[in-house]
Amino acid sequence: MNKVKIPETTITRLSSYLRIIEKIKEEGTRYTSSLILGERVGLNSDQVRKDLAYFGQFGIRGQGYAVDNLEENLKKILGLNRPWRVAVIGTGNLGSALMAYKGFAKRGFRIVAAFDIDKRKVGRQKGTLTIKDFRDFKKIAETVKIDIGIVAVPEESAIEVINCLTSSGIKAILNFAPLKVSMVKGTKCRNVDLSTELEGLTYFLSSPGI
Amino acid sequence: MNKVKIPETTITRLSSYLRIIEKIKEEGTRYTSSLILGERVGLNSDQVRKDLAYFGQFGIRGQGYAVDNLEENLKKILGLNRPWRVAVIGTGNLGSALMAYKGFAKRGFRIVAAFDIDKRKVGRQKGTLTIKDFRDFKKIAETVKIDIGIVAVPEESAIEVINCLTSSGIKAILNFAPLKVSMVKGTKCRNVDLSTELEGLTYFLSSPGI
DNA sequence: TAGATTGTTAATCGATTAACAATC
DNA sequence: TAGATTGTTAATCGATTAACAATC
Repeated sequence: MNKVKIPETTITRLSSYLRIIEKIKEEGTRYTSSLILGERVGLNSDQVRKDLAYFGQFGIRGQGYAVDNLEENLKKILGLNRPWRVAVIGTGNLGSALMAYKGFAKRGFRIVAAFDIDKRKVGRQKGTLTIKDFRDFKKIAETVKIDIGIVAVPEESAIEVINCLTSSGIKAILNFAPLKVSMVKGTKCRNVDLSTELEGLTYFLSSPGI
Repeated sequence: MNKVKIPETTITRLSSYLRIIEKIKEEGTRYTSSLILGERVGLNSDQVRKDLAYFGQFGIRGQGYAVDNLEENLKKILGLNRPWRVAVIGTGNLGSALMAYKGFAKRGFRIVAAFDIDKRKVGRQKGTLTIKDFRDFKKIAETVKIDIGIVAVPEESAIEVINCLTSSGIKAILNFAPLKVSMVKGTKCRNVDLSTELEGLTYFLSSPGI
């Protein structure tokens, strides 16, 4: 049905809209407009309306957008209306920073497992989790359900880790290792920007239809 | 003279070209072509030639590109032909991960100072550096020359830190805090993606002419 | 020379901006 | 009703791809 291709750029802007709409909600405002939204995101109102229109009609002519309603719809589009189970691979400084990052929990990403290849780290406690041996990843992933793998290992081990993840039936990979990853098989793989509150993450979590 | 506007997308691709040309050099190859380059970066050869042509004529018709020469030119364009002095602000897990990241040194980014706002951390040793109080940043920046500030603080303190940095005559800011920063004054400020080996960094280090 | 590959101009494609009828 | 703001179509802008003369 929806035969119009949605621009990649539109997808990446959706999470900005969500972030702002949540702020607007916190401020106690019930209705907003494409003009206000655009101002706060740094785009013009045409762009905002166009982007949203790709996914449906969320506004009321002459009135604007109901904050609650738009928030809900954006979350649904972005696949953030249900929790996701996340495994972090690599428990060095970067992995630790990501595990401590509050934005994940706030968005419904539950870190359910931590892995490392360094045998000296395996078995240690990391917050509430026990670090597991990455060599056992596939086996563990069969029992512990994991939707997303976050790669926070050095460049050297990144390819090996990513290959293992893609063959483990995981839904998405967030690669924070310093290398470019190309799309693999059916799995969408995207390099992620820590600094933009994980915009884009949501992209490859979204339904394959998008 | 160079009146043609260079696309933003071209700029971000330059560091990919450099990364690949360096690999090709390591492999011992002396000459390469837009076809090979494109293949390894994941673009077609037209794009590669077009991108490079914005900055000059680096190839020889019928022959291709001399690896050494192209490397040198790319480095010059990206501003990587001279060392940059970097200060890291925030010495938590993320800051530590960045300080340990070998890619910086490899590219000529020297971390010359580390700052924190947490008084309990100030004075402690971090590698070869003593953590300094961020409140003294401006004063310290007057004597210790700093080109680039890397922001690795939590969201709460990010704006304050960035404001301070922009008013300190720094050349560039790399923001790894989870928020979007808009351009400020003359300073170019860009959100940076850890996972792509700091593509883009080089962008706002490059001469203002670009 | 013939084959290869560049640099550059032209054609296509996609995304943004402008404009406006629909409608609250 | 009059003013406001949406959803959508048309116009513009910019970036990618195709094509090819120049030339090693």
